[in-house]
Formats: sequence, C-alpha cells, structure tokens
Amino acid sequence: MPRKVDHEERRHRIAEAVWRLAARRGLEDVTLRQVAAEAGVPARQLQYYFGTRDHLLLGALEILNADAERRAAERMADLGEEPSPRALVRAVLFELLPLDDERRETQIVHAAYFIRFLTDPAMATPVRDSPHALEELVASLLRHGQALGQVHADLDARAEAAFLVAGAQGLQPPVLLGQYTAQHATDLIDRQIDRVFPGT
Amino acid sequence: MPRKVDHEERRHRIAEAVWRLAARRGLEDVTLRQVAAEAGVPARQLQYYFGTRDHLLLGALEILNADAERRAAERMADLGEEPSPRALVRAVLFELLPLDDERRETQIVHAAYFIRFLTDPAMATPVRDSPHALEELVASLLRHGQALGQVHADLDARAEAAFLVAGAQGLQPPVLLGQYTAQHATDLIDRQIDRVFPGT
DNA sequence: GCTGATGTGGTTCGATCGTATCGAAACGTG
DNA sequence: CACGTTTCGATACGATCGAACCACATCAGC
Repeated sequence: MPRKVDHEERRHRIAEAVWRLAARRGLEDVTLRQVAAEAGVPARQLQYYFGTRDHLLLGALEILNADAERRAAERMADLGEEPSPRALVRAVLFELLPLDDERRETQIVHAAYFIRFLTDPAMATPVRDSPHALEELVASLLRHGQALGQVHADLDARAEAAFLVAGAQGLQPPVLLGQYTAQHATDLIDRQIDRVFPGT
Repeated sequence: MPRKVDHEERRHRIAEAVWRLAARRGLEDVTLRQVAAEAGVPARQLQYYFGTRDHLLLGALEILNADAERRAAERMADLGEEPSPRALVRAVLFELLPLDDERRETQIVHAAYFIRFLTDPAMATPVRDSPHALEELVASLLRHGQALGQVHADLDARAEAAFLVAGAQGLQPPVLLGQYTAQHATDLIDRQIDRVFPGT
C-alpha cells in the first residue's frame, strides 16, 4: 500500500477547513467546493478521502473530537503529579468553556452540528457518551473530596456533579456570544467550587 | 388596504413550517421550496410575505420568540395571585427546559439558529438581551427571598442567579438528546432550589 | 517491462437553490 | 362600475450544489 502518512495529514488538513467553515457560518456553508477552496486542495480530494458529504462531516467531527480530547488530557496532565480533587474538578469544568481559540472553535463546531445529533444517530455517537462520562468523573472527584473531608459528607455527589457540569455547559453560549467575559464565567464556576469545597 | 388579518395568519403559518424544518434537519433544509411544501402554500407567497430567505429566517425567529414569550408569561400568571419567590424562580428555570413540545421545539430551533447568532448581528438581537434579563429576574427574586428570610443573607444573589440560569440552560442539551429524562433535569434544579431556599 | 492497485486532477451532469419577472385575480375605494 | 393597489400563481434564470465520471500519474510486485 502507498504512503499512509499523507493520508492522515490530508484528512486533518481538510477537516480543519470544515471546522473553520462550520464555525463561521454553520453547516450550510460547508459545501464540498468551499471546503476545497478553504483547504487549498482540489474538490476531488474530498471525495477520495471522505466520500460523500455526510461522511466528510462525520469524519471532520471525529477528528475534531480526537484533537480536543487529546488537548484536554494534556491540560489535565499539566496539573502536576498528585492534583487535588478540587483542582481536577476545576480543570474539567473549565474544559467546557471557550477559554482559548481551540476550545472556542471546538464548541462552536459542536453547536453547528447539534441539530444533526438530534436526528442522525451516526453523528451523535461521538458525543452521546461524553457528557455522562464527565458527570461521572466529577462525581467521583467529589466523592474523593468527601473521603478527604474537603466536601460535606451529606452532599449528593452525583446530583451536584451533574449540575456543575450543566452550569459550565450553560455558560458556554453567553461567553461565545460575548454577553459574559471568560473571566466572569470562570468566576462563577470558582464560586460554586468554593461552595462545594468549603474546606480548601 | 386589503385584509390585514390574513397577513399575520399566513406569516404565522409559514413561520411554523420554518420551525418544523429547522428543528428536524437544521437551517440547511430550510429552503424556500421545502418551506412552501411544508406550509402547503405556493413558494411565491414566501417571497411576498417575507422577501428574501434571510428575512424569512429572521421573521420566523421573531414570531417564534413572541409566541414563546407569551406562553411563558401565561405559565407565570398561572402560578396564582401572590406567588412565592421560590415558586417564581422554579418557574423561570423550568422555562429553559424542554418540558413540553412547544418549549422543546423553541429550544431546538434556537440551537439551529445559534451559529447565525454568532456572526449575524441582526439575527442575534432578539436573543442577545433575554438571558441577561432572566438572570436579573432571578437575582431580584433571590434578593426578595433574602428580605423574607428564606434565603441566606450572605449569598451573592447575582452570581447565584447567573449559575442557576446557566445550569438550567446547560441541562437543555442532555434532555433534548435523551441522555437525561425531563424528570431527572427538574429534580436536579429542584435540588439546587432547595439549597438556595433552605427555609421553605 | 508489464500490470493492477492506489492516488489525483479536471470536468461534467442532473437537480436544486434563491430570486426576479410577468400577468392576472381579488378587493377596497371613488 | 371602473380603477389602482394588493395579492398571488406560474415560470424562468443564472448560480451552485453533491456526486459521478474519465484520463493520467505513481509505484509495488511479478
């Protein structure tokens, strides 16, 4: 078989063009010709590397999610050797805010895809599991905090984790729309974290 | 001038078709011909009553928001003569969840329009003010609750209101996607309300 | 050196898009 | 009744869409 390296590189390059267009004007403007122009490749390549337009959209989303997940894992690793539950919860929730260009683009693209998630089951699978996983992760961190005496023992970790995640997710739109500053959003989250971790 | 009555009726009828299509498959499928077919009117009427496609999208959004606001006001009025701050906060937050078909459709359509809000300032104006208004409303209700001794006096009403609204908004996607039941979402909100209004 | 699989570019096709246009029906007003 | 405005149906136009098609490169294995 021929060089596999280019394959991934090109797919990534094309996927980036899809993200830019989707984030700028929505999926309507993600046409094969526009993507080709944005990526600087002939339109024929999109057909070859992704097939139909639906497969292009799905493939670009998968690559986006993989990149975002990798970056999130890196930021978690940057917290140091033995990060406190509190710091981890904070980092997880901040992952849901558009605090840099990459997270911003990821979240806008997800918003552009959202309607598809509702009807197209194939599109939904990459996203359908992640929020549940985030909630579980935060819940386990809260329970860890309870074991350490940093979180009130009578607090329902599961429910509190779900609402914290929802709150962070709900802060996304106002920040993207420029109604809230990123600073304001992080302050609001920090305030909730202070409430949940009173002893730190 | 000829009958004005039909004018509004027809615009509403056409707008409903736009919502249905937008909610089902996103703005990409809101083509003039599809809308005409869905509304059961000749395509030429869309041109006459709304003009260009952009004006159609904008007009349909305005009609949707007006309807949603009217229904929300009705539900608030149904709370009775002198509703408690707690009941009002609950009702306001529940307005952000897809608890019936109308709210569900409204929120899905808003999701479909979201990308437009980010770039098209004309589209954004109907929505740009509402969340801020909701937050202020909840904050004033919390302050009212503080005056009545139902809410801890040292609680930051503004920040808590903002996070409650964000939390409700953040519960929207998982409910729409079927990850959370509506029951679960309302439970989570009720739990937060119990925390904020401990004395009721 | 031939062959077949793999990759690439350019072009074409039928369908559908948004919009403009033209003429006639419908209707209030004089 | 006649007239001008409003409403509306049908059609046409240029542009653009997704996808198919075709002619070449390129290169590994025989």
